[in-house]
Amino acid sequence: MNISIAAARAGLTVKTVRYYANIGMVVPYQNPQTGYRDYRPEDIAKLQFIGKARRFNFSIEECRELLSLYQDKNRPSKEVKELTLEKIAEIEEKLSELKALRDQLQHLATHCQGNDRPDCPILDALSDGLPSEK
Amino acid sequence: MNISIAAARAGLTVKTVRYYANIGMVVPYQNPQTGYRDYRPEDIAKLQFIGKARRFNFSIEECRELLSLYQDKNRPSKEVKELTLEKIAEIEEKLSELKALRDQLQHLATHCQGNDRPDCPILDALSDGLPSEK
DNA sequence: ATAAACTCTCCCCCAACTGGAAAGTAAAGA
DNA sequence: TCTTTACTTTCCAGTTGGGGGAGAGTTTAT
Repeated sequence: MNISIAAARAGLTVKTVRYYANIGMVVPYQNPQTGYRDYRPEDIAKLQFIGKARRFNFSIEECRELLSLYQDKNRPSKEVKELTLEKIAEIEEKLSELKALRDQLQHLATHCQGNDRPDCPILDALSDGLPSEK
Repeated sequence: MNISIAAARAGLTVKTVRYYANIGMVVPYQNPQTGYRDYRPEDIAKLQFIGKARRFNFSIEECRELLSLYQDKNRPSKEVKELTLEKIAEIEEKLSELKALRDQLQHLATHCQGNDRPDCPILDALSDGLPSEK
């Protein structure tokens, strides 16, 4: 299968699929005459796998790890679960950071008139001493 | 003030402060003899302002915008509030994406034994057909 | 036969820095 | 004063995960 077909099957762009070949993640057979890559069903499966893992916020390196676990039919599920739990913890962390950020901004926005007058508590807050110094 | 003092005052790294000078965000006086940058109090104030805005997830370009509003003593607070509300909406969006992600991963992790056996619902989910095809 | 559609490699670009090399400058100690 | 250390400068490269586009070759359709 040509690269555009493979990309479409995996829900990725051609550029992305070529990139994955370059970094050694999914390296298909490449015709030495034409240079054209030829994706076989198992390559497509890997691409789909990676596409989904990426959508789950796994990094390229983590995808590589998951992929090797996926291909090792004797792997213990423990390792996969650990990776997943770490990823969840990471996301939780990001969530609470973003929530705090939103609340602070919300607080500022609530106290800003948002009219044509120049006084603005948002800019005041940004130009005041650092939050920890308040 | 030398760059390292300025950076420390603003809670930024020297590299970052130099970067901000290079992109024209905070350009201090630069001694033509030695090439050394000299940061004055108002430069420091700008650096602090930007540092805080960056911590509030504003991009460099948004910081530039906020900074020019900050320096314009006659600006209407409306513009600042609008920028802030946009940023809040952006953060909300990111929040719900991350929550959905976490819930899906949590669901997978819950159903994975996480033991020494090779069967793993997480990998199964990743290797199954795309979600939309289910 | 020729045009359209595809593919290849190669290089630069994005944000927002970070790291390091090589060279110049300043400050402190002996 | 000399030397060592600590700073500073510019410049180049790398990071993540690709995107855009040039120029050249290939395949397919007409």
